[in-house]
Amino acid sequence: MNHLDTVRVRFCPSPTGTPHVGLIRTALFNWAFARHHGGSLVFRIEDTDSARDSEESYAALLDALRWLGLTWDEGPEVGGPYGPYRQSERAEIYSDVARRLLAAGEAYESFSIPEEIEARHRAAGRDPKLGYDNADRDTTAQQAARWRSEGRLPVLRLRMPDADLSWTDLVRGEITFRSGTVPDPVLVRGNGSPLYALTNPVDDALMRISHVLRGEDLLPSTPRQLGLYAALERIGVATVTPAFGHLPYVLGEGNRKLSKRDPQSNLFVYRDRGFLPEGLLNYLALLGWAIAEDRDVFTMAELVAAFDLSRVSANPARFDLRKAEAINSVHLRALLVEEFVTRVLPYLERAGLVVDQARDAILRKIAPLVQERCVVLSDAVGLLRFLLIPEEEFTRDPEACAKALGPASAPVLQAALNALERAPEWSAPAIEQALKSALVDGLALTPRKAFAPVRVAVTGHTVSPPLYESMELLGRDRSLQRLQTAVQHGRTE
RNA sequence: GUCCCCAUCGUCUAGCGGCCUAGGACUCCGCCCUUUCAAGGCGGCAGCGCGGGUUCGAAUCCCGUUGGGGGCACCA
Repeated sequence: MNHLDTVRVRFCPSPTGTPHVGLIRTALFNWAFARHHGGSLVFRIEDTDSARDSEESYAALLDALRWLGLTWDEGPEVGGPYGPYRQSERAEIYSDVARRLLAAGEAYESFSIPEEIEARHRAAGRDPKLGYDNADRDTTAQQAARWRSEGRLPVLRLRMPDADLSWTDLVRGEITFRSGTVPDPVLVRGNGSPLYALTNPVDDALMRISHVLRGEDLLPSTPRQLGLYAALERIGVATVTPAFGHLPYVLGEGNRKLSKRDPQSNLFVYRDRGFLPEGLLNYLALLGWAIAEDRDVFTMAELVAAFDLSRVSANPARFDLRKAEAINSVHLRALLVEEFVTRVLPYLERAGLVVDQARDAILRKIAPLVQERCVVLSDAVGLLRFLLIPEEEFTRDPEACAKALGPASAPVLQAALNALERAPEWSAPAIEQALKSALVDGLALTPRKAFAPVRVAVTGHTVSPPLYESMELLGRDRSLQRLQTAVQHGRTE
């Protein structure tokens, strides 16, 4: 597919803020592409902007990939032959390349300040927002010396070729930027620190990256990188130019690009709610890719086996929480019950529900019934609280009480109580038998009317796992006691 | 303003010239099942932006247009 038949891709975020879903989608596609082709995924940290970068963000990035199971072959914590993998530790490399670019005439020192550039555009009757005008390409040594003596520090700019810049984008096909529409970019700041325009392509070249798969937002920076690659090849830093593929945007509500500001974009809110890594990743894979005409639920192994750039769409995709939840719930229900319990435990603990040995046994019995009612793992908390909470902490949802425990409920609950007290044994079938004959037959109530007060009395909610099983596991004493207090509740309404 | 990208149901998409009176999924709405809620089953609403070409034939190719998005930093 490419002149480089060893696939080497990279994921190279800058550690600013919290990882967001668009970023993760990019990581996922790179990962899937690497795994599909038996290639390598390089994880590189682009921390050249000390004003915005932070160690917390760096840690969050690793945390995110680890949680999701997106493994990397080279990068932080695992090392590799082309390290270091944090740009903040590669300063000498960049300054060396910059020096060689300057010496070879591929780059030049530029003394213009933004106000001067703008003034020149105005004077010439051009749009002042046009960007740099390449005016310093021919600065003489004498002029430069004069600027320096005035204390001006030059930036280093790449001398862009005076030609159209084209490439065959892996997801969009032929793309061309007309000659003269891309100004000479700044490679190194006046203070000597390198910029993304330099570090990103230099590292891709040095790390032998074969395919650059990144967000569409970086598409406009491709022509200048092509220009830089050509220069790097001429001075012997790069041997080949990688293939580029620009992945569609992930949009939020409305038509806006999902930004880090948007709470919906924060990856960790999905983890906190109890999205499964494979569920979220499955959904994210659907943002710009399709596995087949009539299928949208799949495992990571199936994703890897099927992943193909030719099926990546160029359309921007909107993040749809409902669909993400739907996909996740399918994965959740597909879990082995033991696996479900293992994964749900941390969420119960975080909610303050203590799962001791006795409760663990109860949890395992009710788990299948809870599992099929969960969209995300944290849903289990609300479904299980009535069962796992110490009796003295049991409370009922006021809304549920208002709905089902009014004065009319007292006789129903009393009848249920009487029947259950006489039940021959405490099992789901026996409870069902007792309640049905007492309420449905005895009081001539519809099941709907009959069981609503009992459910709220026992579970505290109008929604719960199936009633008979819930009561069986709650136990005879606690069930009867709750019915008792509910009768009183009804009488005092 | 300028450069570049994008364009199929509300949303994500399938479609790469005839298999399309456009398929799937989510959402929504019915019905069935049912002790609640889910799950499951069945059914329904809903789409090729517009105009020109090319072709025997266009959602598919070309041009234009309109609309949307992004870049135009000594951020990444």
